[in-house]
Amino acid sequence: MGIQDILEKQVKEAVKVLYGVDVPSVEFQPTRKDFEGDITLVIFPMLRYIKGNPVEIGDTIGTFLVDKVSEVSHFNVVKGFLNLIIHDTYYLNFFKDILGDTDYGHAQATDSGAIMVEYSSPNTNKPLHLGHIRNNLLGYSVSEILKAAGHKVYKTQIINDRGIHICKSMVAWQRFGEGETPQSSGMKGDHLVGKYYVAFDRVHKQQIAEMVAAGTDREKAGKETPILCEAQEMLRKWEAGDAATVALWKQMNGWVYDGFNETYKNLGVDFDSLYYESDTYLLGKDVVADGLEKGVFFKKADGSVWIDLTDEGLDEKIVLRADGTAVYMTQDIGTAIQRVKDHPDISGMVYTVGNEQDYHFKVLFLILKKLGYSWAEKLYHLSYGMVDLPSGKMKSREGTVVDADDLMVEMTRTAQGISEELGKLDGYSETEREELYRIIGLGALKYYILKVDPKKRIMFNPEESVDFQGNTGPFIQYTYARIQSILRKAGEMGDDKGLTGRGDLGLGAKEKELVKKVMVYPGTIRLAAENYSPALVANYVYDLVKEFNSFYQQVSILGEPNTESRRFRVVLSRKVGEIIKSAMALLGIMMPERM
RNA sequence: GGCCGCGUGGCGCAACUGAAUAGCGCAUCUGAUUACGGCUCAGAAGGUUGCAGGUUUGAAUCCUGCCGCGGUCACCA
Repeated sequence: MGIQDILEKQVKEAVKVLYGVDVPSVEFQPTRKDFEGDITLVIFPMLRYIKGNPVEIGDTIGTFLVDKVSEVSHFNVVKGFLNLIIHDTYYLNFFKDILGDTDYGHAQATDSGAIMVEYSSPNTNKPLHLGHIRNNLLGYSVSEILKAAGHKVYKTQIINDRGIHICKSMVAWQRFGEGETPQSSGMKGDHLVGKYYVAFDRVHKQQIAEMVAAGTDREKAGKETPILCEAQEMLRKWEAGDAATVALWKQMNGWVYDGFNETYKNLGVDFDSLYYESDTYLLGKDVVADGLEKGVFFKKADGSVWIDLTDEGLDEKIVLRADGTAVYMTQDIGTAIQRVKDHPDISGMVYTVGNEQDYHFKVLFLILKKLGYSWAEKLYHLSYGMVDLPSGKMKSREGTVVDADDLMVEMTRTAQGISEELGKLDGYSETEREELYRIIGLGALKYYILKVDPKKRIMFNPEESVDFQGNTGPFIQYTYARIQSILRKAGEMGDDKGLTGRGDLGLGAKEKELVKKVMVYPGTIRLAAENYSPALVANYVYDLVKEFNSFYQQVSILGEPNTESRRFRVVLSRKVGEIIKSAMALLGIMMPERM
């Protein structure tokens, strides 16, 4: 039971005994640095139930608490704030309790059902770019946070592997590829296919120009170029199951998947299961038929099926075309239901998709609710803002995208440059160094993106790239590495064995602040999970690290003459290091032993 | 135009979802360290939280109206 729970109970008791009323809730906050105290009871909300002067009420309750609650040492009242000072022994006991808990901060697994998290979900005709990186990092991190909060998680993605856009790459490769493969060209598969997608676009534009010059209307030309007709013909063949077309499609998609997998591996993300649009694009039609019968949907004169959401302040939305074919929404309805069929323990789903689809998901969730699925209440659109460049939006056609693979390499090289200046890597082999540069470079990138609230837009400047000082990944990694350095030395001194006594010594101011930060780690994870927000974890680690650096600067750890005191500081440092590593792992960021 | 999101020192971000004098980093200025890793620490300066009202004992936070930026209003995905 945390100190706040204890106090909440006691404050309610105090109010009942002293004033004869029940207060439904009690509000606490950490005491601000400018005042003495550990935790503060805010009196103001109680004035609703207790008439009187807040200062007097604070005094009365404070006296009661000191008397009744052994953890409370003394108090002071400032305006409507009752600042409570907690005994050092409470913190020391708490710290001893959690010291051996290697899983500290993680909640016990609950059986409240699994959550499926969808993220990444790329097209198979273009390599991944910076926008996907934000998506992947968010999806992966939220998955890890949900796990840490005690949920079972399935990570998945839907791969957009069919449609006219895929056929464009196929046509271009057939026409101009001359049998080029990733092996023959030495190109990553996704980049190779992307190259032909771009080639298609170029030829298409050229043909439009030719047709316009020959007198065709521009708009008409855009829809009827020979190469586009060829792609459309290929799509028809694909849908008809033409063997040669399907074989080519499989081959080229295979290249892309190999390329994607390499990127995912480098980025450090993974998936438990995959859904392919080629398998799911026909799903959902029967559900629509079903919903039509139930009266959730209605049919228009031309035979198309719609849902009327005007009562909800939204519009009418189509769910099935007049010719009976599925639209995007149809598929998403079907896919959601399919996922629950595949994983019957699912109780909720998270969709990591950019905020340009806010409306789509609002409608999707509403439809699933109206169809009566119990899990529809627990669907969440993890919506995030675009990543912009100084030059504006990323546009693949204008070649202004930041390629994911290139960016990771750049970040690694930047980290190398900085590391080499510092030169703390004696005895590291070439491969060890390379791995370290990756850890630092990717750590910088990931932290930079994840520390920002998901719904905000991010401006990414590739030139200035990412800072390595201040509130950054490498700053945290550096602190971690320094702790490890202390622990190595402490090990030689035999001081990392654990606590001996310490009970009588009390806690130094910096030690106490540090323990208090350690204390709120589990609550931070819970909050981050509730809000689907890695940023909360990032901010927490940063706070913890700053507190540690302040402690580190203020007191001597290994130089402390008193054995018990020294050991306590070593063990405290070790625990802080463990938490840094654990929390950063929730962001998908690794910690180096040295750097 | 309708709907959705965002607007916080020069720049980049926080603020436990309504509480104390709005925090932090970068940049600027000043200082600390014979010590465990100086990618550290302490301090200074910098704000009418886009504007105007309203609710409240109390508003960056909630409500209304403007202004600005972005997104979205496809039988595309």
